[in-house]
Amino acid sequence: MAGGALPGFRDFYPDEFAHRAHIFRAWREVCRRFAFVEYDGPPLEPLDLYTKKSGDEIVGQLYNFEDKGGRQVALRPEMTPTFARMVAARANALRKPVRWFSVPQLFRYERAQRGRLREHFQLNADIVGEASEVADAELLAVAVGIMQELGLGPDDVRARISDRRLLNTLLVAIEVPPAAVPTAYAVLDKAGRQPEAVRREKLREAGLPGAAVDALIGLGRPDALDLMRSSYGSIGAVAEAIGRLDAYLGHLGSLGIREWVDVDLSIVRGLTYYTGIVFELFDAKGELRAICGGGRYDSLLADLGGVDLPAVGFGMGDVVLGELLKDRGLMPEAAPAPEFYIVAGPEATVDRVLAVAAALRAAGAAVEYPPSYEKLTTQRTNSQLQAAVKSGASYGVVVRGADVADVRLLTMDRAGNVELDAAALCSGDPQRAEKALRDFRRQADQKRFSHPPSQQQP
RNA sequence: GUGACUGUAGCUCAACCGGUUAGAGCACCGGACUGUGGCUCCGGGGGUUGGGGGUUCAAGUCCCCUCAGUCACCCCA
Repeated sequence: MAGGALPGFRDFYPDEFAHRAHIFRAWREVCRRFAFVEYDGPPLEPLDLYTKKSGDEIVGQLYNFEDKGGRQVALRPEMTPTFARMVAARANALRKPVRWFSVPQLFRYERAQRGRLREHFQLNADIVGEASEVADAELLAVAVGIMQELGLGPDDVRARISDRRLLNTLLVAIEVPPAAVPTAYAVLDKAGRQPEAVRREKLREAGLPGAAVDALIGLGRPDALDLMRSSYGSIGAVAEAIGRLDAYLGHLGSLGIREWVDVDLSIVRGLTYYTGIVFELFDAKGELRAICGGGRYDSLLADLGGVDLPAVGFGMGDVVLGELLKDRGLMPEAAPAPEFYIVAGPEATVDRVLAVAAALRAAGAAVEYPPSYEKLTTQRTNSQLQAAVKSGASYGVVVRGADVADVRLLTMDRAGNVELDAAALCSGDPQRAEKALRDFRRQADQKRFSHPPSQQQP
């Protein structure tokens, strides 16, 4: 359609913004619980921040241009380089380990598909300065905690984990020729998505001996860890790596999330960058792209920012997560509605309606009324109440005659009427007014609990 | 970047073999129901049929191009 947002970009209408806010709230809430603190950086960065490490070929996937000062710049496609720069600049002064998170909007110039747009929001959470696998476990607990916070369980989402160091030692043990290692990883990454025969053929082409091909195919199987334990567990380096993975799994158990986790040695997560335990979160049905991916990158800060600190981190985008929540009916159905909708009764004046709104708002309530002189003075109470219903408000307030405090409360879900001390609310005394509102809400909650509404709210 | 499929109102969909002024439901706005409720009834705004070109007496319908979307590949920080 012409005139809409650019391809791969989104307009957030209020209902959709509510979805986004729902996800952001869960991200921030869980990060707070894990004592991560929020940071941010510029959405626009020098182009070479991204080309320096990855080379010029990634420019094709960047939103980049020359600014009016002749600088080559790019919209940030990822947060890690910015994060690395910020940590490096104050590395000596920061209390370690650093536990930071951010919710940047990221951009990539690529063809859009389901779950993959040109713009998205991505939670980035990182721990810097701690090499222990306890930190790896802590980080995965954040990602899983977010799933729980959003109402998802281990039947909805699976965490798959692997370890780059274990894989490296296994490839040596399997006797994969060094030149064929990239191919081996690429094939491993495709386990489950590509027929076994095709994968075998690719490995043979790369020059792997028959036994190595068999062993590598075995790595993609669900019970690969036990398989490798019995085949290569006697080799020192392998034993050490498996021991580390076992310790990690133990920590995950202590953190209460072991049931979410499957060991899956086919998780590769790119060919460079990661140096230790890696993980991905997927929907259990396998219908969507990865929800989240991360792992240990102990040498990246040295390469990028010049400080030698171990680090673990993950990224979790809002797009795939949002798809999953919608599929499971776990998204809020609509934008937030007001708590009160004020209606003018027959004898009410516009002044009184406004005064009641002001009093309720001063006490902290969200209040709507038709801001129309015409409607407040001539439209029937009946029609105004229809509008109140459509607003989604919890309560209708009918302002009546003589006194500003002469109001009648209506529960829009018909759970039963609740009295509001309107005199106190309109007394002008903030403490009395807030107490009146608190008492009202408490009564309303009780009423709703003991008399469930007969009909659902719209 | 490559390939396949799909584009009609905000949404879900109609419209015979190419044939009058492209319709309906939902949603939205207004009104009636003689001033306290989601019902019902009446009315209204909304479309260059994604865009452009072609064939034809006549195109939403057939052909070409283009744009957009969906899916797969590639890639995945």
